[in-house]
Amino acid sequence: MTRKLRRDSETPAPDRADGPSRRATILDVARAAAVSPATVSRVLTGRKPVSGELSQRVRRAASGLRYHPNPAAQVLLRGKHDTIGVVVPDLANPFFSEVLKGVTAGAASEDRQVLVVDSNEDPLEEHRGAMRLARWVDGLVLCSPRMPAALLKEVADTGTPLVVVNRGTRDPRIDRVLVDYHGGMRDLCDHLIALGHERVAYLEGPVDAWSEQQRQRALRAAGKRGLQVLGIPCGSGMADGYQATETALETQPTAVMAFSDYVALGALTRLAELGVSVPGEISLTGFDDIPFAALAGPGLTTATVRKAQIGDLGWRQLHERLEDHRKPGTVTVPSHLVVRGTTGWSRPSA
Amino acid sequence: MTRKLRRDSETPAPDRADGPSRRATILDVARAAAVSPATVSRVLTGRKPVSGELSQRVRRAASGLRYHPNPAAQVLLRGKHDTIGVVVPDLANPFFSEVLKGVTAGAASEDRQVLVVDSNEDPLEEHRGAMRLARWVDGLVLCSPRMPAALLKEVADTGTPLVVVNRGTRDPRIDRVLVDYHGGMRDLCDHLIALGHERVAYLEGPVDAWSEQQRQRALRAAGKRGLQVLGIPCGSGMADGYQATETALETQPTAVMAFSDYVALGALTRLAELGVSVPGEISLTGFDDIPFAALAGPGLTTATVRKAQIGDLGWRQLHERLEDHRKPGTVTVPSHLVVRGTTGWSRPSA
DNA sequence: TTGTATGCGTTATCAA
DNA sequence: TTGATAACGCATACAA
Repeated sequence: MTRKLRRDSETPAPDRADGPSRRATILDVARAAAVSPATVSRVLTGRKPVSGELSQRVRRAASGLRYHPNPAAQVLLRGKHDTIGVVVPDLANPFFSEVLKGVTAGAASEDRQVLVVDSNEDPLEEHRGAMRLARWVDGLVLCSPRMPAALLKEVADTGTPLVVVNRGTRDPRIDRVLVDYHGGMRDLCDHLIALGHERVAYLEGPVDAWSEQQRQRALRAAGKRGLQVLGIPCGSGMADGYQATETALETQPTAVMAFSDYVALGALTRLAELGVSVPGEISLTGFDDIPFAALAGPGLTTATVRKAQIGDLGWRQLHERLEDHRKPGTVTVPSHLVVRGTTGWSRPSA
Repeated sequence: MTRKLRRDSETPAPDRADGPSRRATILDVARAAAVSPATVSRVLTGRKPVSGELSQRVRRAASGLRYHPNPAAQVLLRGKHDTIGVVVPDLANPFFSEVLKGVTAGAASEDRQVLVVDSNEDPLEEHRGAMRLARWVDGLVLCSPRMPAALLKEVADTGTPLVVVNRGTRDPRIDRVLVDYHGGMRDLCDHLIALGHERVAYLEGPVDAWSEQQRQRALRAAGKRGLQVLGIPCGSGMADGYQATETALETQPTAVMAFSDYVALGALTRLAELGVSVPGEISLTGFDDIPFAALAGPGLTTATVRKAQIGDLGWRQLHERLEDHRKPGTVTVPSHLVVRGTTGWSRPSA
């Protein structure tokens, strides 16, 4: 026994008063235009030829019924989502929100949509979010993922094309967009060395972050050039920078280098509270050059990097991979030293 | 003549070498577990009773094949997307990225996903984005939408449940989350009045923004209390604040009030460049209390508002509406004066 | 408790 | 050029 289709119901309830009237389907349009659903589809997709006569009727009926195709049905049929996913550690961090802005701008320009997940700096949440998103999207951009390599592999194993931002990996299936943290940190260190600094405290970022490893690599290299660097466990938030600052001062440095501008701004707040003059007593550096770095009191010395470009490149790698089946590769974004007011000549207080 | 199903193909290509092996479907699992697809579905959804025996087999097969149900098929069948949409004017503006963070946090806590659109402050783009998203989501949160009422109505007409943040509307189908801009601006004005200010320039936000109208209402009221306010066309970006500042100074005010902190930080930059001392020669106020407001040089006097809470409330209204079919309503978020360093006694320079 | 069959809304294939 | 129909992958009503 065949169940009746709802639309074949004997009580059609024509134009029900105000109810949440069911969305029009292609069959409604077909009926209204007195053509077959296939013809409606052909008119609307515009791929196959249809006579002007019918085309008119269909268009009229479609707009009259406010018809728009059901994306879920299209996705099911075509296997394409027209959607990409982005996972970021913290949307409140201007670095990531600007990267995200870059991705969305690119995606929107090609009529793609963006699903976003904020992992709250939690590697497991990051992995869960990525795995869940993988079923909903054509491709995934993972920003500064902190998850272990094994979990990253698991994400890649879903078969969803993957772009990682600021994460090294040998997996040949994964595209990479990397910032030159090593070069940026080297320049910052040399800048401090030139100012006579010999002993600096470094507010460390998340240990799992690839970019953190790059920075530390540069710091070790600077050690050989005469800069003594003391690592202070910190984190990637403003609050982390705020809290780690006092510990950093206990090491009697003449300068504090922060993982990022976001962290540095937290540190700057604490330094002001403690009555430590910057750069009089202590110099301070950040990284990323977020828009507010320039405004902070003396203006933060940092390494600038084009954040929206990072997002745009992430989108482009994904797009080219999806459309042209290009092989994954790596693109590197440069960073440049920006000297502002938080760095000055070393004046050891001891 | 019936086309053969791909999975009934006579050349099954069992475990094809390395290719992008087709994702497992429920049928694959059913076959592997030697049960019917219905049973697989029952086990995985957990709604209907299944014997422990089969349940085991199914689970094993499913995880062995790394099976996850195809969301598109579920959406098509259930008519639910488990996804909501968020439209913001500018992701680079910390106010909006924090509101977005609030929404995503709420949505994630209930296993929903978030599609995000950045309209770049363009009302038409905003409308287009919302209309496109409407087909993909269960509900929509529009943050500070600037689109005309007619277009907003058009979005509501799609039938997609709608929450607007910081936008008034009489449409009874739309939920509202509103910040008390009027109260916040009143407090800021009174603060300036108490400091002896009589003539201030106001850097106006987007004319289409509801929140801008609320602010201007408060400014007019302050006019009756003796504060002369001169409107300076500006905008909602940092660059807008930067550029409008010089014009504002030409009106010889003793204080500048900005549409938002974001704008105020731009103004502060320009004031510093022009060598105008704050608050010595000019006092400055913002609105929102973004995290960087406290750090800017003297520390920005502003009205604070809980941004993540706004997002959370937006999510909750949507959620309750979707789950409990509650009627739309309005919730108002308070704002509180925060006096920092950018406001001081009026010292007319003229 | 389990299996069979059907439809969600769309597009592609085939026949006319 | 158009129309009928079969899939896409899943969850449910129904039969067993």
